[in-house]
Formats: sequence, structure tokens, C-alpha cells
Amino acid sequence: MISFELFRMEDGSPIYLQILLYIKRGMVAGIIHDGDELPSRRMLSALLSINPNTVQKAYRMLEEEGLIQSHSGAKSYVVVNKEKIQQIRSELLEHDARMSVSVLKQMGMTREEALALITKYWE
Amino acid sequence: MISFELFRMEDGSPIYLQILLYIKRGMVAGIIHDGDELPSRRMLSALLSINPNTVQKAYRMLEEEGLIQSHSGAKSYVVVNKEKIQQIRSELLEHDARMSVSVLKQMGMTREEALALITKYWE
DNA sequence: TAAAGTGTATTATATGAGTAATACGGTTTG
DNA sequence: CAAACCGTATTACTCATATAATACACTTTA
Repeated sequence: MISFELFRMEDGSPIYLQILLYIKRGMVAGIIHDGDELPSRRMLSALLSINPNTVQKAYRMLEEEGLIQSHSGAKSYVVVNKEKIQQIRSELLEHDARMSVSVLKQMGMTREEALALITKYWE
Repeated sequence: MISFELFRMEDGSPIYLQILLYIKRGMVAGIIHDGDELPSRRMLSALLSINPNTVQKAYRMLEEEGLIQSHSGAKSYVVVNKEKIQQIRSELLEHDARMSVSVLKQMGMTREEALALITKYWE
């Protein structure tokens, strides 16, 4: 069963996207594997204190991408392979790195200052 | 007159927040100075192809923070000092650095891998 | 002075995100 | 089998974001 222990809602983006990205990042990190059981919509919504429809929206989008599999009445499971994970990894890294570099540059930071800042906040 | 040449709409967050942060980051970067003239609501909205009310929302919030000054009928100007800029700088850096570190960690990256990634996308 | 530009305000509309309550039928399990 | 849980769907509502169309009074400027 996938754990949502590290999940924190705070960045202001839509919750269903935060859930979707959390699961994708978990796949890339090697914490979420092929065949893993997902928490049910009702259980996860109760755990995060949000509406079941919001979880459903994230799960539906993941299913449309072919990353999870749902059967009416039964539990839902992760369906990935190495190629898919590598593709997601590239997408996420590129997006996150570009956004990070963009905002740091907008503040006039040098590369060295940026690296020092990342290091400072790493722990 | 403040330039919006580097402004790009793309990160999915509300436009009025993107404008607000763009101006704050410009102040921190030393590109936007005390006394600088702001583009009018109508002019900027036309330039960015958005509604004047959206620009007004960003400007109103900046004025409530005391970072710009508006007089009905006249142009609007930046009002900052070193202390304010230092405060904004701390807020923005902390927020951006925390978000960057958070997503990189969620993908299982080590500090060294994260620094290498930032370096790679810096140019 | 007259025109153009400006800040400010109002009302209406559309869309997306999120919640709330409920329902139906399938699967699992004691 | 029956209860519990599951995925799925529907309808209604609230709120924030963004647009659209005006309007008014003030300031700047030709």
C-alpha cells in the first residue's frame, strides 16, 4: 500500500495535481513500484481531509496516462515499467529544474549563489 | 518605466500573482528601483493580452503592501527602501528554495544530483 | 482649455476547483 | 450469503480567477 506520509498540502496548486505529482515523483524515486496497491478514494480523502471527488480526479488522470489501473468494485494498482518511469523522470526533472532556475534568475542570483542556497535548504 | 520584457505566463498560477511576484523579484534583483514608473493598468493589460482588472488586482495588492503608490488620475510609482527589499528577498528566497528542494527530494535525488541538475539548466 | 491618459469602481458572465450528499452495482471477505 | 468495501456517477452548491463592458473623476499635456 502506497504511503502518503510525506504528502503536504501547501504550495497553492490544485490538490488533484499535487496528488498526481506526488505519485509520479514517488515512482521516479523508486518508492512506488509496479503492482503496488493504491489507497482507496474514500480512504485517502479521509486521510487528507479532502473530498473523495478530488482524489478521484487525480486517479482518473493517472489512469488516462496508463499509470494506474482500476476495476469497478476492486482495488486500484500501479502499472508502470522502466520505460514509462524514465519518461516521467525526464518530464518532471526538466519542468522542476526549469522552474527553479527561472525564479532564482529572476531575483538576480548567480549560479554559485543559487547552488549555495539549495545546499542551505537541503537539510 | 519598468519593463515586462522578461515576463512569461506559463506556470499555471493565477496571473495576478505572477505579476506581483515578477515585480517583487525585479526589486530583489535590483532591476526595479525606488521611484520607477509603473506601466498603467490599461497599457500592461494590453501588452500581456489580459484583462485590466487582473493587473489592477496585482497593483492593489502591491499598494496594500506599501511597495507601490497610486494617485487617482496620475501614474503609479515604486516605493521601496533597502530594508523592505531585504525583507522581500528573504521571503522569496526562502519560499522558492524550499519548494525547489522539496520537489527534488520527492524524486529521490541526492544533494549532489540536485546541484548538478541546477547547473545543467542554468544556461 | 480640450483631449488623452490615468486610477478607480461597478455589474455581469464564464470557468475551474473543491465540497457535499447520494446512489448504483461490482468485489472481497468473514 | 451478507456485510463491508470498492469504483463510478450524478446533481447542486460555493468560491476564486478572469473576462467584458462601462462609467466617473482626476491629471497631464498638446
